[in-house]
Amino acid sequence: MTTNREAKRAQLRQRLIEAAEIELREKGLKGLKARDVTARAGCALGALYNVVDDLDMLILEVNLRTLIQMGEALNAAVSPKGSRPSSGQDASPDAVMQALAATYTDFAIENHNKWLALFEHRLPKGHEVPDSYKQAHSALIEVIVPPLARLRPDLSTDELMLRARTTFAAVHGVVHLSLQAQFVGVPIANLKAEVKALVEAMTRGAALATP
Amino acid sequence: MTTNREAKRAQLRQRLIEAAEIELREKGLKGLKARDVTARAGCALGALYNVVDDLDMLILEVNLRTLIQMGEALNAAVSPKGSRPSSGQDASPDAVMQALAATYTDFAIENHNKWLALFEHRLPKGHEVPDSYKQAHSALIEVIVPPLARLRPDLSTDELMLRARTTFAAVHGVVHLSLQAQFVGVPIANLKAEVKALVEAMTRGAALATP
DNA sequence: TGTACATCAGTGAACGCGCGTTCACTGATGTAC
DNA sequence: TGTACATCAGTGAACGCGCGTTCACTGATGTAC
Repeated sequence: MTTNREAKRAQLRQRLIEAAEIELREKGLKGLKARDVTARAGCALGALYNVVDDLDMLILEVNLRTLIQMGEALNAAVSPKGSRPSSGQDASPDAVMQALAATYTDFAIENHNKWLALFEHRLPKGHEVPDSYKQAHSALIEVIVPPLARLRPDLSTDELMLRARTTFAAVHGVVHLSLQAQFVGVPIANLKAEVKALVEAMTRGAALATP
Repeated sequence: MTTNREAKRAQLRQRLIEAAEIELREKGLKGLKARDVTARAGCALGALYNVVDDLDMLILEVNLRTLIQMGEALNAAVSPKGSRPSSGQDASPDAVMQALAATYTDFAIENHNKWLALFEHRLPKGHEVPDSYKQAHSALIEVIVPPLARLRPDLSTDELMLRARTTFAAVHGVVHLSLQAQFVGVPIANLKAEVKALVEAMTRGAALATP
C-alpha cells in the first residue's frame, strides 16, 4: 500500500495550506513565515519542503483558494440560494452589477489580508503562474459578462470581456485605495455608497450608449 | 560660518534623494538598497544616517517628489501652457476629466516604478506620515474637483471631494491592474481606450443625474 | 506469519545571505583668543 | 593673522538579525522472500 504514504503526504500538504491561510489572514503577506506555518501545522520546519517546492508556491496555493472563495461569493450574489433554476434572468442587469460590486467590496473588507495578498504577491522570476490560477481569474471576469452583455448588446464578445475587466478594475481601485487608508482613498465609512454611485454611473452611461 | 556646514549637509541630502530616485526608477521599491544609493551619491554608507533618520524616510522623500511631479503633470493637463490666464474655463468639463485621466495613465506608464512605490511603500509603525505628504495628496484630488463641480452642481463641497476621490480611485484601479499584468487587468494595448470609456461613462452618468 | 532489508517521511540544528544600522575612528572645518 | 583646540561630517568594517533553505540523521512504513 504505497497509497498510504501518498495519502499522508497529501494530508500534510493540506494541513500546511490551511495553516498558511490562517497565518496569512492574521498577519498579512509580509508576516507569513515558514516557521510559523509549520508550527501551526504541527510539523517540523523541514517537512514543508518535502511537500512543496517553495514558500512562494505555498502562498500561490493559498491565493488560489482565495480566488475560488471570491468566485463562489460572486456567483452566490448573482444567483442567490433561494432562487429556482428557471428564475435566473429576473433581476435587472443593473441590480446584478450592483450586487456583484457590493459583494466584492464586502469580500475585500472581510478578508482583507488574504485579498491584499492576491495583489501583493509576485512570483520570483523563473516560476510560472499555474493554469489553475489563470482559470480562477477568468472565472471571476466571466461572472460579470452576462449582466454586462444585457446592458451592452452592441458590444462584441471580445469587447465585453474587456469592458468586464475595466469594470472590475474600477471597483477594485475604489476599494483598494479606500482600505489602504494611507493614500487618496475614500473613507471606509463612505466606501459602499461610493462604489454604488460608481456602478450606477457605469451602468447608466452604458444604457445611454445603447439607444 | 556655521552655515557652510549646514549647506553641505543639505547638499548631500539632496544628492542622496536624487540617487534614491534614480535607483527607485530603475530597480523598483524592493530593489532599493542603502548601499546602492550611497554608492550612486558618492558617499559612504554611514553618511546616509547623518542626513536622514531611516531608509524609509528617504523613500518617503522620493515619494513626495513623485507626488509633486504627478500634481504638476495633472495641473499642466488642466491648463495647458499655451492658454492665457483668462481662458481657463473654455474646455468642457468632460474634456478636462478625460485629459486628467489620460495624463494619469501616461504618468503611471512612464514612471512605473516610482508610481508603484507610492502605493507599495508602507511606513513601519511608529513613523507618522508628514504633513507635506498629506498636502501633496490633497492637491491631487483638488485638481479633479473643479471639472467635477461643473458636471455635478447638485453636489455639496464634501460630496464633491468624495466623488473626486472615487473617480480618481476608479481610474487608478484600471491602470493599476493593467500595469500589474499578472491579474485580471486590461491588456496594456487597450488600456487608454478603456480608461476613456470609463471616464465617459462616469461623466455621462453624472450629467444624467442632473436634469 | 516472520524476518531482513530498503525506502522515505519527518526532524530541527546549522547554513548562508542579504541588508539595515551602528560605531570607533579620521581629518577637515570652524571657533576662541 | 596665527595658533590651539573643539566640533562634527564622513568613513567603511563590523554587527546583528531575520529568515528561507539545506542536510545528515532517525525511525516508521513498506517490500521481498
